[in-house]
Amino acid sequence: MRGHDRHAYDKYAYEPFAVTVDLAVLTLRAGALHVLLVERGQEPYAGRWALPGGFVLPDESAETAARRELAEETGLKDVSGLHLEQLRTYSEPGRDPRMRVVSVAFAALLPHAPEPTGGGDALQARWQPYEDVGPLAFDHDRILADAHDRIGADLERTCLATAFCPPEFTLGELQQVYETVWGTGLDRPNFRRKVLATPGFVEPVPGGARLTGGRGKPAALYRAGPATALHPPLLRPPREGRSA
Amino acid sequence: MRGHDRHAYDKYAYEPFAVTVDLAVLTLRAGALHVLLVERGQEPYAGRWALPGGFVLPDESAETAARRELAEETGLKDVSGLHLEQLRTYSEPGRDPRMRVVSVAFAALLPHAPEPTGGGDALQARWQPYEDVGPLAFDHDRILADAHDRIGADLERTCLATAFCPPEFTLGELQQVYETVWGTGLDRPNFRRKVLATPGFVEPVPGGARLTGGRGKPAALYRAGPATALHPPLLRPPREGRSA
DNA sequence: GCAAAAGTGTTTTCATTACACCCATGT
DNA sequence: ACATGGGTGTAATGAAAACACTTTTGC
Repeated sequence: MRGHDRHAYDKYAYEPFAVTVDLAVLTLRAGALHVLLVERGQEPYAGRWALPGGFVLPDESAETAARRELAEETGLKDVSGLHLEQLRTYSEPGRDPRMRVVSVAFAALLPHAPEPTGGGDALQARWQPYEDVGPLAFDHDRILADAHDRIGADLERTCLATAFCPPEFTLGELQQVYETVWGTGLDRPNFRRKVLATPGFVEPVPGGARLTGGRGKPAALYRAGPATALHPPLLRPPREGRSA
Repeated sequence: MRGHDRHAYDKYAYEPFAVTVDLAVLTLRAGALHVLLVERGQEPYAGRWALPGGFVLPDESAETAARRELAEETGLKDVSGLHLEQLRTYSEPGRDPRMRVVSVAFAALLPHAPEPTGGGDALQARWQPYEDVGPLAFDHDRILADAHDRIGADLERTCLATAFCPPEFTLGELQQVYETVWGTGLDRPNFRRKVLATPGFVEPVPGGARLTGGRGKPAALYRAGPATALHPPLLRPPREGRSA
């Protein structure tokens, strides 16, 4: 067998690889970032919480498998419009103690958070505040951290933030997305100007105005616009100490 | 079999997946971006050019496999310091007409370009100017385009550019990296200031000065500094037409 | 001297910041 | 009335762009 050429390979010569997807499903609930977790029912890591995921079937791409799993775990009917982003692939030998598993990780962003169906094969499923996520099964802590990093970076230069919002939203809600994911406060007037100055980021809903939960002036409603990238980027305030 | 839980899975129940790595190996030669390609010797796509790559062995991570393949294809002795970046994973059924292949793609950046060894199993291997790359085998055109996009974006906010440079380099050489990958011209004075203003991006080599090829004033030499990220980013000039 | 490439300085332009302030609603 | 959140205005700061200019080398 020659290592380079895939067509000299005997596909049954080696122990097969299993290919799975793992999902970091993120949403905002009550102003805090939450993650969808499932409780494992079997060894290894029985009783531990883990990211939802499952096997890629023989006729599926990883993206298709991820979307299928997402629908199964959340119970959402239409999962086709949701933002799904491939993060990276985790392939260390020994990730799973019983066989060779290569996992393609995805991040999914949900606007509102339906309670997970819970049914299916996991013991239970639930939303957990990102801050409270304890040690997860396998290397899922790392996957989750990578997902958080990636989403935070994406907010700076893409229109991704609207994926956390319902179809119509206020600028205050959009700002909360940024503040929650980044863990920083932003100046409202400046945020507003920046967003409105980016063509195609949001577009106003003509008649719309929504009460923001009782108190305060009703806010104007916006929809996600056609743009996907932010130029120039919306940089998060430096935490102190520049570069690396 | 339940789709969710990987431990209910019979690893021999399905046709196995093969896991490979594909490498987009990029370098600068004579001021132009070049890609390492190999010519395929077997069907499918016999005689077509393709990205180098190969199977992930049972005890390897994808990263390890990529580094091994890189060493084999380039003939470099020490490949441990080179920048290798995981791009994404390509998993569409039908990528490879004969079996199910999931491929983890990497981009590799080389400072100088040794002629590829050519030996091994491919018919031949060579550096090809990025602009002249014709239709490649499999979905490698797309992988290569994704690699180029990613590297271009990385230059904006990481210190990656030094990975294209030898251990000691001039600011003119560093600027050429940006100009070549982005395909734009940059203002030298401004580029210089920006780089020097970013702490840890480059550090001067005390005694060094190199002739830039005969003509012109000898340039000061720099080394890559400890920083990995650029804050604030070094944005490429907008091509005309913003956002979208 | 001239071309070529490195390096310095300066002005203008633009984006971002940091505020102060007004508006509309519920209690 | 006043607390609460939405929305507007504006002056000050800082970074980036544009461009003129000096320096040092090979020919």
